Amino acid sequence: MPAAGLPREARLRRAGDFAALRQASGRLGGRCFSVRYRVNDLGHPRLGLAISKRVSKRAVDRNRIKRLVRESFRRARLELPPVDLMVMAREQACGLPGPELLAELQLLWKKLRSVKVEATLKPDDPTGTIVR
RNA sequence: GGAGUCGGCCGGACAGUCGCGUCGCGCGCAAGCGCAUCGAGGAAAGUCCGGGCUCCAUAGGGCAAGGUGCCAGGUAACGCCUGGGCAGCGCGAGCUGACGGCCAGUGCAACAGAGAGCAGACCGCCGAACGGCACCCUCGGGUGCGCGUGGUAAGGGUGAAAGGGUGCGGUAAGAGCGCACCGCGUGCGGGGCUAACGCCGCAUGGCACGGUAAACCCCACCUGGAGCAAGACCGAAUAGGGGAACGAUAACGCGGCCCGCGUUGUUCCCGGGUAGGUUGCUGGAGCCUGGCGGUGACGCCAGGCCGAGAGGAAUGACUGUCGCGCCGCAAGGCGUACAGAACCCGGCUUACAGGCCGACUCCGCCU
RNA sequence: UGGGAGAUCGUCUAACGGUAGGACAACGGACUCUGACUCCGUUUAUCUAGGUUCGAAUCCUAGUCUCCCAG
Repeated sequence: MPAAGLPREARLRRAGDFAALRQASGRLGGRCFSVRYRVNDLGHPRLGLAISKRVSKRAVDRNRIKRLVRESFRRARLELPPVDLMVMAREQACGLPGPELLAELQLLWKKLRSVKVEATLKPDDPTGTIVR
């Protein structure tokens, strides 16, 4: 059984990576989250989180959201295209129970996959890589 | 049985699957893999105080600025804690209190009120003293009026606050004017942890010394500044700096020209330092148990233990069983607080479902 | 994470410890055939809870919220 682990390489860890995502990337929106994505050349997806204090003032709530997103990403990781992701939470995500948030994330991963398929068909798409 | 006060403690438990971080061991050139270990709190929070630690500054002392403020003790230190005093609240157990000094100085008190600071007389009360008017008379004076100069602060009234209280005497009316008691001030002695205090005793003073210092201020004591994004080490790419050697006597600029000076070349060396990395980073004023000293905070001694260390930031997700609370006849359903470490400690403050233990107080009933 | 400021009508702002004032806005009225302008009037506030004081927007303490700085 292939372990759906979440090693450190699957995380965004540089300020530069986040800045690049802010500069040139595609975006997707949900009710509680918005995602920015950008193709990388590592062969696997990487996750970054941005949960601001606007979402909730309490650190407990913010940590809970982060952990839920990580858990969902961990499970979906092997089926995702090789992109850098930044998941940002909205204020509405604060009060919702865990299963609902997980369901919405599932939906987002699904969308991401289909968008990525389109992008591979058109290499000149602006959401594509400009690494080189 | 009911109501309440104080102190201390817990704040879900167990099992399974997947996942994450740290430490250790083994394998591997390495990337990594495998096995094991540990992995949020009583407030981790607010950042309101106090320390450790690090860097910078610094002879000593004073000033300024800020803080603290009954007394004694505890402590590394504190604005914290303990004990005591005083004041207020409560039937009580107890609780609360920035609680030094307005006889060093300066200021403030709107409105009301006669008067608000070494006070004052509006309504009153009085008619003793001086004057006035009226009457009587034995011509010395007497009586009356309350008109003027006055006396007074009992009573009324204003105000947050009006210069001891009650009673008796006293008086024209009154007043510590005198006296008794109470209160207050001062001094001495005793008590009290050499204290705060004013508990006791004695002597003495007729008696304010009004309020406000979380008003300026005075007195006593304390404080150098920044903060782990402190600080230390390693250190690319690119750009730039310093030095040496070589080469050229070349080109350009300064200069009328030569010498000279500056820039341009190659090689080598050097330090500063950005991204980034490593470290600081968790064994400590530590925890548990027992003994001893102390009213207590706390201290001393002995034995045992190691209990998070991330870095775009781990401690999560799902499932089952059992607790606990609420709803329901039942099956069952719903809920299970406040809240998440970021250098580390000591406090304070604030948030918190529910529950446990101990000590004590008041009321009712029974024996 | 650390450091530092502030909070007054719906909005922008004043106020030695002594009745919280002004402008804009809102509402009502007057003027007008109607509207605008103008004039008159009315309503509305000291972030919260304690304390000091006779008296607190002001002084003190605690809390809540907002903003700024340090990468």
